[in-house]
Amino acid sequence: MINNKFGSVDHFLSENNLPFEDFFRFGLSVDCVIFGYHHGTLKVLLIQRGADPFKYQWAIPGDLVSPEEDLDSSAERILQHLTGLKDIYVEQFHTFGQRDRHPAGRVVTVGYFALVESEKYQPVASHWASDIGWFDIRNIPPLAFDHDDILAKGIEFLRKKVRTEPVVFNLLPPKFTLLDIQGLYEALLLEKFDKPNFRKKILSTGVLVPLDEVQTNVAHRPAKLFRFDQERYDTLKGNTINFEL
Amino acid sequence: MINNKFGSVDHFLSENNLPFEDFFRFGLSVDCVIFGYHHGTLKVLLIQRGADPFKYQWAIPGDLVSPEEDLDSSAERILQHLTGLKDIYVEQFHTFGQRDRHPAGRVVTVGYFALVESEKYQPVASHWASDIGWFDIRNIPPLAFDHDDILAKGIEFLRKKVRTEPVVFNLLPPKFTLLDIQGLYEALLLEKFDKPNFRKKILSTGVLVPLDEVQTNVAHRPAKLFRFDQERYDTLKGNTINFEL
DNA sequence: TTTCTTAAAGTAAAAAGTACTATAACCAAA
DNA sequence: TTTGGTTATAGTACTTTTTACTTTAAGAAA
Repeated sequence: MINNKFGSVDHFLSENNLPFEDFFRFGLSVDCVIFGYHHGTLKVLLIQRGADPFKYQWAIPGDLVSPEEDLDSSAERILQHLTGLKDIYVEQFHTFGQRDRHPAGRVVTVGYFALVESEKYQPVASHWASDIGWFDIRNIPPLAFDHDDILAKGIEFLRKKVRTEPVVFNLLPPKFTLLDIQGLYEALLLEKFDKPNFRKKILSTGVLVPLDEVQTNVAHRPAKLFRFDQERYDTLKGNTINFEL
Repeated sequence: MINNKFGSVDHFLSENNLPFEDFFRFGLSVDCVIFGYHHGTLKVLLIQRGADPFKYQWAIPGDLVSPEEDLDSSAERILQHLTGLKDIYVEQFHTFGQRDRHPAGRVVTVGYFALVESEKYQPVASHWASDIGWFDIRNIPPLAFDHDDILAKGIEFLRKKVRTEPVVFNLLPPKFTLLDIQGLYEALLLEKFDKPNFRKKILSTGVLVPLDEVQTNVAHRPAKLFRFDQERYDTLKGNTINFEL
């Protein structure tokens, strides 16, 4: 136990001879793995770095956390700044703190993932990134820093998440067909499903409501449109719905 | 983009007028939610603080991360120091970064959880904590800082984890009965299971091997002992075993 | 030997999952 | 207007899994 200008903080590191101030020299950043779904492929939003280190290399968008902001607020700020969208689905998934992960010093980064309805948003390069774009998750270029690890963990996390919670609907427009959902599941889990059985399963969860609308401008029988019923899900939550396929 | 003694780091906070150094004044800590299973109840290891703030209040054991160590190493160090045990099951689950969570300044904490075979270990109070002990998860005292949140999230995480991965065996001795596992599941998930069906389900996962041994010193027919087969699990991993009950 | 507790196997009905087939709706080109 | 191609959607037969029980028997202790 040490008492000084930082107040008193437990730690049993007092044994080693680092000055106490050195324990308060961490940099903290937030990186956001942003997912979007486009015509049957699941994509991630990446930026191309405009300066060293890793100049011109692709990276997961992120920023330093300000000493004055909460961690979650920081993630929201980055997303807002990057996409201009509000009320995006965001969730923290893992923190990366390898000693040597950042050449500029000791920077620990907290990984968040976000799900955006990509129709709503076309990315534009801005002053802090030379380029920006969507990449198919099956074809990602080498990334800066330890961002390969971060991305891999983010995808892994989403794949697990999808089994127990209805998060996929955040990637779709408010009205969608059953085949849209199936395509999204197939793009994410990289496997094919039987159509009749898929629709039975997904309808049996009871959280989809059919609308009195069908597709338009299609060269075949138009599919019925559905929407996700959040309230229905909240009431059913107790009896663990299984979204596993 | 800013270049200075910290090297160059992306950030679009340059708009506000905080000196850049202020972005490198975070403290980082690790808190470990340590689970143990004792005679039908699931317990958590807590320490009683020996000094202000929150003097004499119970808390989740943790420590500041040294500038020279990796995040994961820090968690291992704390566990080693606290329990004297090596090769404990440890995993990161969430990072807590509310601006005002620590009165001593801006300290962000990374939550880890650990599973220990509690037979092996009886806690002893040491110089840095006035007391230490196991608490039933159904009866936890008010905790220091935001540790109530951390504990709640840790328990939640374990409950989810248990559905898809065979982590419970880390809480049991190497040889155990089927009823031991059932008791553990019941203590964790707070529900009762039908015995014959439970054993069918747990055996159907194929990762338990029966031993040629039975219980001793029991006042009834002794149960057969089993062990968890890690290798078998690794080979079956591909075909997602379901540990859901 | 009897009694008590618990392990462990069995069983029958219901539910869920799987792999299909069949039908009907719709568009577009002939 | 007809016809062919495509896709939504319903249905069906079969297998497997789950669920809620009952039964049997193995040990320990009185």
